[in-house]
Amino acid sequence: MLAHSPNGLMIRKLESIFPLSDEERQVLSELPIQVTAFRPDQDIVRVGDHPFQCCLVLQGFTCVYKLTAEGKRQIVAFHVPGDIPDLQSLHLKVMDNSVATVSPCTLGFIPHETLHDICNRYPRITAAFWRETLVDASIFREWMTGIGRREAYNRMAHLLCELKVRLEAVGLVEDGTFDLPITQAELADAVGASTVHVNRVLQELRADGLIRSKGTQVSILDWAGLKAAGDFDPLYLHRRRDGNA
Amino acid sequence: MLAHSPNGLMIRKLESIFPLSDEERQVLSELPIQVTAFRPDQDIVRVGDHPFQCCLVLQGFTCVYKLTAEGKRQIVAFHVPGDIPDLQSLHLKVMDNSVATVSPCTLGFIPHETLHDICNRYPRITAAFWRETLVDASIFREWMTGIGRREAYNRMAHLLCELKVRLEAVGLVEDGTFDLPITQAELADAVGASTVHVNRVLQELRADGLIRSKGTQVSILDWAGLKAAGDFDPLYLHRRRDGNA
DNA sequence: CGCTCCCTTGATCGTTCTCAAGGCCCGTGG
DNA sequence: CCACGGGCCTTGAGAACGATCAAGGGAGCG
Repeated sequence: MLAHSPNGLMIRKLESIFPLSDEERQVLSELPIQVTAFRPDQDIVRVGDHPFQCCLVLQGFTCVYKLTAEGKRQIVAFHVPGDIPDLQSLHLKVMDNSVATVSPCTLGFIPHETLHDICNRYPRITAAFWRETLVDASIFREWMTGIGRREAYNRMAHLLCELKVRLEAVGLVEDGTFDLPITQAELADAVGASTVHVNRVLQELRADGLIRSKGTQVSILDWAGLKAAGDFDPLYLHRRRDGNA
Repeated sequence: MLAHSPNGLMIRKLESIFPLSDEERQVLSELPIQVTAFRPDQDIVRVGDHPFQCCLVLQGFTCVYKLTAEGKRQIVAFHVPGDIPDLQSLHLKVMDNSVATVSPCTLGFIPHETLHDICNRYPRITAAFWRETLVDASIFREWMTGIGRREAYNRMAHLLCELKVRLEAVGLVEDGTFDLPITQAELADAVGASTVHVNRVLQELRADGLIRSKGTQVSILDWAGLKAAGDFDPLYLHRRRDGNA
């Protein structure tokens, strides 16, 4: 399996939540993917757009965000290599959110037509993509309960737990350490807090011995403690290895 | 079209977001649906369950909720007649949230097996159900940005706008008036606020001449004003009539 | 070497929570 | 018919989490 090719990455990610047959892997590995590099903070698609293709993250982090009338931003999701941030656009023709790069990114683009075609011929691939959008929705639910009912300290811990688990699925964590090229302002937009408060919360997490950070590298020092602080149960990520079918 | 039959209601709701052919309508109208009555505040499925069927709301309101370790509840969605609150369970075998009745309800149940069978034979019905789950996800995104970035007053206005539009799609609004059998405590769990604060916010909305309420009946007195207060743009509901494909 | 972006810190303000209690409506039972 | 009880709504007051405002410091880059 070409884990370093765009297709191999996508397959690896899909397989972390859905079992694929050899034939299905083969079909997916032959999908034409057009690769493009992006700088940080570039919009990929915007609210109101009618995309004709989906975007696969190959390197870097992207985010899905919405703006309020007052101009405040809420990041509703981060996406890491292997993810498809706008997979929904396959069936929702108008974007109700924007997608942007957070760090420098390499992105792959796949035309809707190609995806529709492959879905028509391989119902189980339809199911795999559908399932991927359902896991995204599950993450939305989890974030929402965090923002609505947990304090900022716990939300931040939760976010770090989630990113660690998701990055692990694509081999981007070593010894509890991973690269997190996300500014505190962006973390703030994600957890629904102010930049200042996020800064203080991160200091607390460090002071409590849960994490350490050096530049954009984050190390989890106390996984059990961080999970407890974040009230984190990976069930909602619906990974196959957690006993989810 | 039997708009009063369980199947007719489901079809009407689906058609508000997805165009169906005569044949597809026919197939859906023949789905066997087992109808059961529920009292208020009854769990229909719980976190950790492995459901073998999906639940269609026929009468009343249901909610999807999650609990934090501290026992706080976040309602992440309300569902009204025509909706399928646990459609996700078709592809996510373990429930990551619970579903409960809010008011007295009539619910219809459809085995997963039946749904999978129909999806295999009618790819466009697959697409319709997939799309329904995508619209649910879009609503999660919108709620999340509200909870994260809007104040309680605006969130409450937004929620009322959304319910009005969704109830309209199934013919449950007359002259801007609809039945809202949801307690203030439940509204609080949905907008991520305390019961006390929701009470005050509702008083403000009434004082501002935006709504009126009598018992469980809510009347929208100033639709434009309520939309403005809620920063409400129905785009995210992806109804066909809003120019969404 | 200076600019810009990001992180950090201090102080004040405010939305919202929590605690506590009183009132209303309505169904139940005597 | 009326007393009782239990939800649910309402109100008040104090506390807290977190926002906002303001400013300084560090690191990378041209």
